Amino acid sequence: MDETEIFRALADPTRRAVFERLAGGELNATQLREGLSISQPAMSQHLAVLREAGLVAESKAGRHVNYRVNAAGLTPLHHWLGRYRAFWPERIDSLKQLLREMDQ
Amino acid sequence: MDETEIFRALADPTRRAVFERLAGGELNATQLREGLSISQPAMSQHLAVLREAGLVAESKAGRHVNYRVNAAGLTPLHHWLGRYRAFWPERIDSLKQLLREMDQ
DNA sequence: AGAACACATAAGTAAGTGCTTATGTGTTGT
DNA sequence: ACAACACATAAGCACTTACTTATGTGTTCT
Repeated sequence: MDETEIFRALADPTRRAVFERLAGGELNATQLREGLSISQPAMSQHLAVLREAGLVAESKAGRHVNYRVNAAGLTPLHHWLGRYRAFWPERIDSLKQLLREMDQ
Repeated sequence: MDETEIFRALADPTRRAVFERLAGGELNATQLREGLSISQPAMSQHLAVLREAGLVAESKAGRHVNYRVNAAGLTPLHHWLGRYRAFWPERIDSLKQLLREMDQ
């Protein structure tokens, strides 16, 4: 929930990859391991870090645990970045460009 | 320059505080220490991490070294966050709200 | 009931982090 | 030239991180 926890959670490439996959839709821990060469406990531990940072949410379904992106989780990060809008690249800060991006 | 380096650099509260101060204007290493109870080598090391992550830039002025926010430094972070626009809070994703915020 | 499964947790370990003190390098002022 | 200054770098240390193997808890299937 706190900025440090969020930055720390996202500082790990594996955890960012997990987050990325979850952004595509809900998946359980076993499905999240597919492709990645990572042990089951390691994945469980990464998911715990993401969960404690408020970036993902879980829901138990039988013997599976489905994980999904917590929509509100990126808010503190977004807010932090917003404080430095003065340093955003022009290309992005431009309203026209923003509208163009939003249309895609 | 790379996402991992940037998240890692910002995962430290002291480094975020330093970045915050630099956002207010150029300062040298000694000025940056004022207020913070942190040793000179510690500050020097923090600045090295921020510099290597591309978040700050330096310019030598005699025996002083002035540090400033590198305007392009937050671009990768901004870009990363942009990939998850679907999970931005409504309040922020709303164009009207964005325009209102930009006017302030 | 018992085996296979999905996941979490515990404990141990190698590597990384952030600090410290000590020292080095270049600059300024007298 | 010499002392004081501003900063970087080196080396050592406590703590944390990310992994491993081993084990525990609850669920499903036959």
